[in-house]
Amino acid sequence: MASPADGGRSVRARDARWRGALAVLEELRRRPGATRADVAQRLGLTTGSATEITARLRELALLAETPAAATGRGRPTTVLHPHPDGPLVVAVDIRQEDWRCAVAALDGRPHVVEARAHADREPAQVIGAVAAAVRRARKRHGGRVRAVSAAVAATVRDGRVVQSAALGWDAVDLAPLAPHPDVPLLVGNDATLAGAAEGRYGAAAGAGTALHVTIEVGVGGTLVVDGRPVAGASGAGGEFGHLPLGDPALRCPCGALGCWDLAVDGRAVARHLGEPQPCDPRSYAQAALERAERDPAVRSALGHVAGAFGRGLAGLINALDPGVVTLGGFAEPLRVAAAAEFDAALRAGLMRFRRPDPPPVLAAVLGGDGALHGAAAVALDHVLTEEGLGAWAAGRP
Amino acid sequence: MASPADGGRSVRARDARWRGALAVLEELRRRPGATRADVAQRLGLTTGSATEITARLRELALLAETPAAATGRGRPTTVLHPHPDGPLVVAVDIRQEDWRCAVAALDGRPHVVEARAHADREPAQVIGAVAAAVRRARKRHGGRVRAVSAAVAATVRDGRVVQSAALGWDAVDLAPLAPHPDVPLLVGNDATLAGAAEGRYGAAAGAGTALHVTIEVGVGGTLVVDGRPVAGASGAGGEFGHLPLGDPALRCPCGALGCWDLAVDGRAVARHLGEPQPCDPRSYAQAALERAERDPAVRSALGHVAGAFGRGLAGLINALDPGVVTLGGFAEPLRVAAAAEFDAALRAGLMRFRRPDPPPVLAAVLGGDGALHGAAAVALDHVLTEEGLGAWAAGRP
DNA sequence: CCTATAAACTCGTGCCACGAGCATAAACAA
DNA sequence: TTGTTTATGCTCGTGGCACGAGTTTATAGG
Repeated sequence: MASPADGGRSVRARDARWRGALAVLEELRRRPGATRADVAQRLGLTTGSATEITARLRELALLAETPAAATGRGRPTTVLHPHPDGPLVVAVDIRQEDWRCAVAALDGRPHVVEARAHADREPAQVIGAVAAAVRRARKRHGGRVRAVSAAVAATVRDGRVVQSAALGWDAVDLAPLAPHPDVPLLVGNDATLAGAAEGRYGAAAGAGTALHVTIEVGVGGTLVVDGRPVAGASGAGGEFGHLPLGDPALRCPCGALGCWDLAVDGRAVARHLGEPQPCDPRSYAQAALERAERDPAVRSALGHVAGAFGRGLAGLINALDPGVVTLGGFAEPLRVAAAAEFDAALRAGLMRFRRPDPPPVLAAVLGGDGALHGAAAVALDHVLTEEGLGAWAAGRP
Repeated sequence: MASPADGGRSVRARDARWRGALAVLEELRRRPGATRADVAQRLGLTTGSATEITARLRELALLAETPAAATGRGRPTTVLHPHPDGPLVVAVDIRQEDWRCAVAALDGRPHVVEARAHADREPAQVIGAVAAAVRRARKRHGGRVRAVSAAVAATVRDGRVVQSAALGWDAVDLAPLAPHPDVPLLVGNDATLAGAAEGRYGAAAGAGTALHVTIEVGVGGTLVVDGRPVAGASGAGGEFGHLPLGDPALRCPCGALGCWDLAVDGRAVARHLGEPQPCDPRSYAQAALERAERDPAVRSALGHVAGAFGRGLAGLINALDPGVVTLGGFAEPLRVAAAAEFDAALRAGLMRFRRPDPPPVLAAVLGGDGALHGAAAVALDHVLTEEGLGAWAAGRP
């Protein structure tokens, strides 16, 4: 039966304990630099409750307050900050060319502490270097590090890399990134996490349902619902590039036929130009943008590719019904470079009823930092729960 | 500022009030017929809390208890039921041939109270007949009816039908279905709601992320995350049939080119057989299943169609990463009738790393009742919130 | 009939947020 | 300067909710 004294405390029992506190901390993430009065108003807290909650959070080293610049009459309020001794998360981003390691406090803004180009792209090498950086971060901050979150330019499943065209990896276990068995490790695809960041802080901030699509080597992205990426059962969601929207005769390195991937990145541009397949589709695509300014053949190839991208994107809009679409990586310059072809294909691919007011298609604004922001956000989602805060409080004197 | 006395009570303030109660009512939905002791154990409530919560819920006519069959020694417990005077939701399902109107209590199981074939498929006619049935249900139950939820065989957006191949409708406003301005009306696509029901009560019950795909006239379905359909910004999500996975030369009635819809339903079978496009693809497809037993040409056509379906489904699995896939409508008999072609195409379309353990593809188990169950579930999601229960409690003496 | 057992009931406690009143710190006006 | 206005923080009594320990109740088995 429900034995309340059996050590395992009731789940519901502790709920109330963190309700107000969590709401305040969420607000701190949403609007860093907000004042106490502001937060209280937004959450509908009385000044009494605000006093009590902030006092409790200060006591637990979760929150600090500094005098706010006076805005007018009345007693000056304070600005809420993450506590200087409060919990942290480590976010790392492993990209094609380099890796970065950042630390974020409860406001969720990652601060890069180390960044290095890959000396060698061997998995063991890279993982070893990043793991060392994570360990250094943890050494510096000790028990303040509550989670490690990794964004990887790879298809990720249940915390492992299963393949990566960008890095040339096959199956790679990322578990060594965890600096300690007690520190949870979260792993996600970089495009998925960048989408999460766009949906939370970036161009799609505030949208209930946003779709992020990016082209690097192939297509990635994610649907973001209420700030959380829809990552699927094993975390491998968002692999839109492996919908068979491309030429059914082409085999993708993933093993399937006709993947959209092959129709929209640098490989597609090369194919249209009759050039050999580039070993680095990203820089090839980048170069094609410049060549197009002088070479009409390249311009035409980009037009074809933009059309294939617009057509597929329209299908995704039909299927997923986002309120906003954000484009990252090569996707944004591509649609600018071949705007006519992209727009025509997008419009033609939309179901008729959507055409009068299609979702806005915006450029992602976080650029290369998106994945890092997303990784930090996902890690904080993990920390800012009843269990997470309970563990933090329990570990303090 | 946050004025606590301005009538509008703080949002957070009321939170605690319903926490335990909501947990119990959710459990009632999840496991109707569970005993009080069972529920308390599962939620980690002490017997004292259980006593208090059930008493409060009984007081509010939300819950009734009846003696449970004794299972062994000890004081007998009670079975929890929806209260006989408790809140209700009305769920309606408007299908191609007929409509049904059902009433569901807090356990979420709809009981059909009226069902009728369409006398005439004119929108005004159909909506009028269904609205009258809803009004009758509300007349019978008065203020107990807290929400009306409609499943429609149509593309739905922001509570309106925007098009329906099955019903032959264009834009149709469903607002007349609401029996009273105070009773909220929720509208959803039938395939989306059937998917929600499969994810909650059916073949995918318990799966965190499930994908439901159904073929009727075209392809519909939804991704279900934690029992809730991912319906998009305007509720029009799940239109997987309008991904351009089909023949790019074919124009879909939706206005786009190459829709998957045209490659997998009865229209595709007819095209492969060189027969004229059927006016009712559903019954045509049904008939084709029978013809295939004798006619190898039909069998071959079904094989082609099953291949197109398997290929597209593999793409959806790649993109959305469901833990389980459920098939409804024509999809399940199709994959049985052409299992070899379907399996081969599905397997070939999956990314290589998924092939060792692909998500199970199961037959939907709720059949024709799925949409009704889903509609009831969505309506209850609306009622079983702090606001919903608060409004119920406020409306009682 | 007595005992064991499981579950419901009772009641004192603690926690959290509310809400009203008081205190405080600035800006402004005389 | 000095009082007034205004916005805010602080104090403290109150109420709701769940906990937890102890008590009661209803059944099965000996």
